[in-house]
This record gives sequence, structure tokens and C-alpha cells, in this order.
Amino acid sequence: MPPAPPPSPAIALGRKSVISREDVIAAALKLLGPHRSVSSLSLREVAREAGIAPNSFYRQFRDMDELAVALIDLAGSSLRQIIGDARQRARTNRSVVRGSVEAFMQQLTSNDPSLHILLREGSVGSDAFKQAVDRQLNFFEEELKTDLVRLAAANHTELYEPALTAKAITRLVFAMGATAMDLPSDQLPVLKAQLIIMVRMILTGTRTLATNPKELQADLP
Amino acid sequence: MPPAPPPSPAIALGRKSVISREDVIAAALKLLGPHRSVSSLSLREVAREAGIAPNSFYRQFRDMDELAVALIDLAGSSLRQIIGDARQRARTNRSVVRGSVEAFMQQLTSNDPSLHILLREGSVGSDAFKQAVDRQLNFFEEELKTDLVRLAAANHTELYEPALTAKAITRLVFAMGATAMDLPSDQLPVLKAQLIIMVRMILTGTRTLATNPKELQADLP
DNA sequence: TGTACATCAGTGAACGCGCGTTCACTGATGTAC
DNA sequence: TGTACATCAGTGAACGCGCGTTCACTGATGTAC
Repeated sequence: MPPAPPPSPAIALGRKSVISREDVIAAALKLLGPHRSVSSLSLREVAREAGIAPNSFYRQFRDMDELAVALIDLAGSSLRQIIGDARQRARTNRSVVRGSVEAFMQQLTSNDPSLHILLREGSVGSDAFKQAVDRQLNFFEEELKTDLVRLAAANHTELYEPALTAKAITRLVFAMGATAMDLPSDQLPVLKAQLIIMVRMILTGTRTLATNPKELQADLP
Repeated sequence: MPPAPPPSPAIALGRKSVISREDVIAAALKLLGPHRSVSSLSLREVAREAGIAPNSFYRQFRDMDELAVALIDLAGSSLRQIIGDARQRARTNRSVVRGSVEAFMQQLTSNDPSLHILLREGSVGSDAFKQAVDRQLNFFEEELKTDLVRLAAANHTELYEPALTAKAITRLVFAMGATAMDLPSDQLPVLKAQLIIMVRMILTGTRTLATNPKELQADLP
């Protein structure tokens, strides 16, 4: 087995490292795109792109799974940053829902593969893999929940189960995003409009249930 | 290139066929399961399981993609049958939402790989592949929409955009199902309860919006 | 400062493997008469 | 009915390929004195 990736924890001897984890990650990101999934990358391919021997990959990562998790974590935090900014900006404007969804959809059509990584790898690959995506989604839910609670308080509104609301919205938006990824770009505006209405359905439902919880028992439909 | 899969359209001559498409499909289904995705199957592996030469695969399918699409279509229609039955039964009982979600979750824990196929392959594989999954999801949405409209009429309720409602519910349920697939089974009841509430949020929202569409303009949260 | 030495980042070559696909072939099943 | 023949479903062997991983090695960089 190759030596553990964080190479010498104690004292640094020998040659100075010239390859970094970041170089390998950058190479992998260059290979990814709207039509390429992390799980379809091969070790040799990434090494080739990074300009190193296939062998040298092991100095930075234990295996491809470890690289994939690093990519997912990176994509998640970068995306949360972007969406967070968008929500911040939108707060001063008319609609937070519209603003956030628009930022999300715009990210989808950009060259940044972050969102594509999260959308694609949720249902495929190793367990560590899927757990990494799930962890990132949980971060999104958490931030959204915080935002929902704050906004509700500011508007003197109440929400039924804000955590579940945030989860429903997050999962729905990501699911729709995964569909949108493969759509011709002229159909995206339609999907965006649909998504906004869907999110508002959930929010309206949450608000209604908060003031009128017996709706929850309403049997049909 | 091997001859086109529907072998001789005109007159049947030569040997009688002893391998059928169904044999190959059955072999593939045997290999699939909660931890095995269609896209991870290899041609040789399926042929091995079917007890035929790798070569002979080509007599039935052009390539693995064609087999995958057949599997997806099969899974979709089998699953719609199951959920349809459940809804039918539930209609006479208390709650259609609960009944349907329960049928869905039960299917998730069964040995039938149909649902797993649809859940996993939505975001991976070739285009033909993803289109096949999307087509099946559209069928689900269509049936759900019909049901929603009928039930709403029976209850003298109105719905805002039933088609979008059906789409939101379908996508959300499948997204949550994909998560559930990898969960230890003791956590499934929690997730099921959450899912039921989420679906009711959407339904409550739709009902509220139908009678009070100015909620749609409500800016926040 | 200079010298001897230890470390270890990175490499080149090779391994065995399972893959998809092609080829030329066999022989059972059907048709023609 | 029997015989000659055409068809083509299914096969066995082989191909070249890219893969992940291992091995023994090199030589630049640091430390000790």
C-alpha cells in the first residue's frame, strides 16, 4: 500500500513536494463538466491531466473515492457561498424565492462544475461518496431553515416545521436541477418559472399549516 | 456490426431462437439490487448470468444502453402498477397520501429492483438513458395529476396548477426515495413520516393558492 | 563553509484483469421439390 | 416420404485497450557535523 496521503506529519525531510492536492483537484475539475461525472473519471485520466505519473496520484489521495469526496465538499461549499450571496442580495429586492432560484439556475448554465457535481453524484458511486453529497445537502437545508425562520419572524408570520420545509425545498430544487441539467437551454426559463411556483406552493402550505394545523388532517387529496 | 436486434422481420428461416430478450432482461434483473446500478453492469457480466456467450448478447440488443432503456421502461410500468393499486386501495380507506407514500416506501424495502432502477439511473448514464427515466417520471406525474383532479372534484376543492403540483410531489418523493435507499432500515419510518408531511405541505399550498392566489405574490419568506 | 548521509517525492516499466467487439465457424431448423 | 440445400442463432477464440496497482529505482532536498 502507498504511504498515507498526509505524507510526513512529524518533520519534513527529503525532497520538497512539487505536486499538491490542489493540483490534482484542479486537473479533475478541468475534466469535469455538464457531461462528465466524477464517478466516470479514472485515476490515470486525472493523473494525465495533472501531468504526473499515475503512480504519483497515491501521494495525494488514497484512491479515487477520496478525491471524489474532496471534490464534492469543495463543490458544496463553493455553491453555498454563491447561493448565500444571492439570497443576501435578493433580501433587499423584491423576492427571496425568485432571487435564490435564479441564482441556482444561473449556476446551472455557468462553466463552474460545482453544481453539476452535486447534482450528478447524489445517486451513484460508493457510500462515502453519497454520504458526502448528503452532508452538503444538509448544510444547504440548515442555512435555508435559518433564513426561513428569520424571514418569518421579520414578517410576523409563522411556519409549520421550518426544518422540514427547508428539506423539502432543497430536495425539490436539486431534483429539478438534475432534470434541467440535460435540457436544451431554451427550455430553462419555463422550468425556472415552474420551480418558483413549486417552492411557493411549499411555502404557502407551511404558512397555512402553521395557522391552521387541522389542514394536515385534510384527507383528500 | 451485428445484425439489427429484431432479427428477421420478414420470414423466419434457419435455427429456432432459444435465447430471448426476456432471458437477458431476467439475468440483468438478477444482478441488480439495492447496491447495484444498471450503469455498472457490463455486457459480459449479463451474458455470463444469462448463460450465453458474450457474443450472443448482440442478437438481442444493440448494446448495453438498449438493455438499460428496456429495464427502465419495465421498472417504470411495474412500479406504476404497484402504486396505482395502492392508491386504488387507499381511496376506500382514510388517506390517499399516506397510503401512496407507504406503498412507495414498502417497495423501497422489497426485493423488487424496479424502484431502485428508477431512483439510481436518473442522473447518470447516457442521454437515452436519462430520457427513459424522465419519460417514466412523466407517466407518474400524469397519473398523479389525474388522480388529484378527480379527488379535488369529489371533495369540492380547487387546486392551483394541478400539473405542477403533481410534478412537485413526484420529484420530491423520488428525491427523498433516493436518499432513503441508502439509509439503515430503522430510520425509514422517520423519513416516511417526514415525506408525508412534505407532500401535505404541497397539497395544502396548492389548495390555499387556488382560493387565495394573492398568496403567490407574498414576498417572504 | 564543506562533506557525508538520510529521507522520500516522483518515476518508468511492468503486472494481470475484465472489458467491448470482431471473426470465422458450426450445426439445428426450416424450405423446396 | 426423403433428400438437398439455405438460413441464421449461437459459439470459441482472439484482438487491442485502458484500467488500478506494485516494484525497484532516481535524484533533489534537507540535516548533522
